[in-house]
Amino acid sequence: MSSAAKDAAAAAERSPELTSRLGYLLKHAQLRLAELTAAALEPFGVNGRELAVLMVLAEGEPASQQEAARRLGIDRTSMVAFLDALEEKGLVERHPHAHDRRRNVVELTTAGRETMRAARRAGDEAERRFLAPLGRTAGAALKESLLALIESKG
Amino acid sequence: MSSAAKDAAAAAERSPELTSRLGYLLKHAQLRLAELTAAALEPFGVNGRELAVLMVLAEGEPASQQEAARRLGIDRTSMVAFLDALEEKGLVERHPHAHDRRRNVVELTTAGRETMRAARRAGDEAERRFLAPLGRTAGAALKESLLALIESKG
DNA sequence: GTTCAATCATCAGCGATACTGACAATCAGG
DNA sequence: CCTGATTGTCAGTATCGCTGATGATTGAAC
Repeated sequence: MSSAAKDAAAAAERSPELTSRLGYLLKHAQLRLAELTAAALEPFGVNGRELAVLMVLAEGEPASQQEAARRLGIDRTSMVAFLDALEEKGLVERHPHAHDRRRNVVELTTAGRETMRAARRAGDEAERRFLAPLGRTAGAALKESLLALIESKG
Repeated sequence: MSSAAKDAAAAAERSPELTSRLGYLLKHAQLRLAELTAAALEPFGVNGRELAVLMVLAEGEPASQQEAARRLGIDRTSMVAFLDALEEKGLVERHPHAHDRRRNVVELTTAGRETMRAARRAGDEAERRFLAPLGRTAGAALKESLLALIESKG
């Protein structure tokens, strides 16, 4: 992991042509943030993806696995593995749906709710630290711009 | 591929908690750009990574594969596969180093130079289209912010 | 000169990510 | 009932980028 130091040390010799390309910038910004986030979440025993699952589950009524996957923007088959892991950690529970036995209703356990809240605080803090060099305004502008890009057109 | 339409259709139902997190924004911005870039480069028979390799090689002849990898910020072992593919397409050539037979000097062929120029124009155009919704100023600000984030601290 | 650590390119293998396709169970409509 | 769609699951696949080992070569110490 901690390739942050190595990356930074090597970054000096990177081709400037390259570092001006948006693809490179997005990729490496994501990598750096992922490193920070991973370190911040490590004490809570969940990774960034699992935290996202917990957040989605906490957000509305208990949902089927498929609906949760839709809200997360991931595949239904990927959700299976996430829930397997989270269930094994005692953070979520699968219950059969009352009126549709095909479905699993997925709920956070008490431990799941607590872990979610704590991990989320840590994740937000990591994001804040990551954005700190930009200052408040530029940081917010960055997020707005990214959101606009994602939601534009089709 | 072309999951762009599907993504956009599904994006409406995404959790707002989620879409406000920087990790999500960076990841999906990168995905969308990658799709556009892949489509733009497809006529030239190279993908985004191969174009990046070509650009680094064009920038100055690296004295070894390892040096090229360093300038690209990738692993030396990954460079082997990239050069295998590019060599097979006739875009680069490996020559033994004059004074150190451990090294390969990697050169662009004429076809490689032409492909690089054309693919690069197409890639830049894709980036421009991707950034278009933001307008000139915000687009430039986005890139500056990302660069600042990547280069900050260690 | 010989020996030895370091460097280079290469290859096999692994781990993470995220998909497709197939499957059985279940539901809803006619 | 039948049929077609939906749900959760699993196996298989593809991509990406790494680690570790190997063999060739180099440079330097002795």
